[in-house]
Amino acid sequence: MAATDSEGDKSRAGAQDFIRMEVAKDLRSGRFDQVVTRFPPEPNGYLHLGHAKAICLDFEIAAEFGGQCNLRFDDTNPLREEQEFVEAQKEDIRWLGFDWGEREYYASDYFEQLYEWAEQLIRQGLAYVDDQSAEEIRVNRGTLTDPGRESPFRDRTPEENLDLFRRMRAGEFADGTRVLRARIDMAAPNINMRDPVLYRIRHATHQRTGDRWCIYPMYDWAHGQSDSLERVTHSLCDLAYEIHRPLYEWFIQKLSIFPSRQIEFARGNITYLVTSKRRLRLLVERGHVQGWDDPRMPTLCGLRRRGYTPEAIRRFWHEVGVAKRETNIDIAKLESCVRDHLNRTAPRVMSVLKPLKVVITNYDEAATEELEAVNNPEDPAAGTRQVPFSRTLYIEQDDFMEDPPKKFFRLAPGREVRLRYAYYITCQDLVKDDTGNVVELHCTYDPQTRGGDAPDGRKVKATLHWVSGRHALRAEVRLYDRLFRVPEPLADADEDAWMDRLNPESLQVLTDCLVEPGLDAALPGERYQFERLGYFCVDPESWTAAAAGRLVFNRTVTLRDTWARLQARQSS
RNA sequence: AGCCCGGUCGUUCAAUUGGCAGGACAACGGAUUUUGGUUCCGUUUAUCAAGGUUCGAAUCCUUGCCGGGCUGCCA
Repeated sequence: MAATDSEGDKSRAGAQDFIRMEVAKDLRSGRFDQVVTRFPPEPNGYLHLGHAKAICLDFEIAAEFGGQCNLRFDDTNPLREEQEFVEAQKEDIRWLGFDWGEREYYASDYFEQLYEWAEQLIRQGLAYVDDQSAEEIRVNRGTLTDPGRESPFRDRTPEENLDLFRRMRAGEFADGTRVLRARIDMAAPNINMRDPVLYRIRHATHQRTGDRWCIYPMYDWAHGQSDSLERVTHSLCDLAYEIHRPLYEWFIQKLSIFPSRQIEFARGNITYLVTSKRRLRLLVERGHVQGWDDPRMPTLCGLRRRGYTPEAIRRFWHEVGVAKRETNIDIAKLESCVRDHLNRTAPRVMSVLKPLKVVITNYDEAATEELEAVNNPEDPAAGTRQVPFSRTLYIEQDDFMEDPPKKFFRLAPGREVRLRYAYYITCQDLVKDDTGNVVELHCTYDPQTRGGDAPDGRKVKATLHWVSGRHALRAEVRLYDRLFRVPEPLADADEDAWMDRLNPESLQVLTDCLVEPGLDAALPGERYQFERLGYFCVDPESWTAAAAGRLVFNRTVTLRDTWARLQARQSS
């Protein structure tokens, strides 16, 4: 039912996180005889990497214990939620590799049952209608150090409460004039227990129940009871809800309903990223990114467009694990996971991002030949392909230096290198423009080295990727980098400072790239390794007018680059 | 301030629940390599502090220190 990535991951063999241990213990002790989990998104935004952690946990734990995971939309606030988000979220969860079967539920499906339970609480003297204003309720709730004050309406009789509550439902009262509150303890040190609000009046049309209701349940009242109704055994959630657990359990006890167990875990923050719906929305609204699916966004749709694979994301969270302490995971871990998966699966092609013209002076002007290239050295089954070679080629500008420093192994005047799958070439001459930039190289090739090996056994220190000028396809390549300049954009500053820490170079668009001709059939979403450069994914805008009819590639992640690291070390 | 939660290599998760502190990522060195990729080998680095219990403590107890969360009719 659900995808798992445990195979091949020997690192965590035998290791158990605290949640799995608790689940196993509950099964052993007989507290539960099966495992049911749920993923409960509110349909008011796009799912991101942080949600992916919860999704993986909920679905994988259920699968591991032979149970099931429900998808339940927490649609209790008609003012913020929209049906379009439901569809987007379902698509993202499916893409991640999980299947909830027929178990697609909505908190709004339980509104009637919730209402009946509320009446039950009222009859038990455990809930009351409060006529105080929102402001009065806030003031009377007390503070972190001072107990709250009881509402003057707290001791209404069950009969009076029932009457008022029914009239609330019937629409007799205006928004904000009354609420239903649980009657617990206004002096409780846990503020959540100071008579929490259960229902508020909202004359608003709900995306699923229409105008049937004008009172809507609050999170605490709807969520736990929905868990219970679905006989969810383990309700996994963010640490933020830890302080709500006493209330979660209070409802279960007072209502004598199925005792779901809430277990909290720490969210996983990732360096150079922000994952909060509110902040992501700001990035979109203020135009710092081009939309929710901008490849720089940590949303699942953004990552998908960037070229991340579901396997890599699942593997990432699996390797990171889960605990109760707040974490800040190095984004290098995420990048390592995509590289690992793409290394095994992505076909290799040659692409020149910043072309430098190379003329092979001793190669026949009219000739073209086909050379055999390996599609994926990690996967022999991927086979080979033919790549055209001719007198005029292009190589990467970065692969030539007129005056190379010590450890630079690539092409330079007088030096011989190999063109991948082709020939050894030697740089004989160079042409500069008026401003002194090298714009063209004149090289000779050694016909004996066809395919890339010299019969005399001589070695070269570098192998360069290249394309044939006559055959190559023009393409646009979008180079993405980290969205923020600093590892912790939210660290110790005022509330809005994070936006000043955006990386101005997180997107670099290259429109004069050249790719080998075999890519003329590439489809949006396909992922390739551009040899020696990185992993790239075909963007949906490919071939469209917006892209001048060209292919568009998004860079998912660079290859590990020890040369770049060397350079960085030397310059610092 | 009151309440709750948490502190293990640079990062993250472990340690058969009281028995040799280990893995992954990162970093560094080396080998292999027609990708300065991959792969392989190796190296460096950690139990917040002080007491206590114990033959033995990352684990249990006490105190302290540090970090995070909580005062929506949001979820």
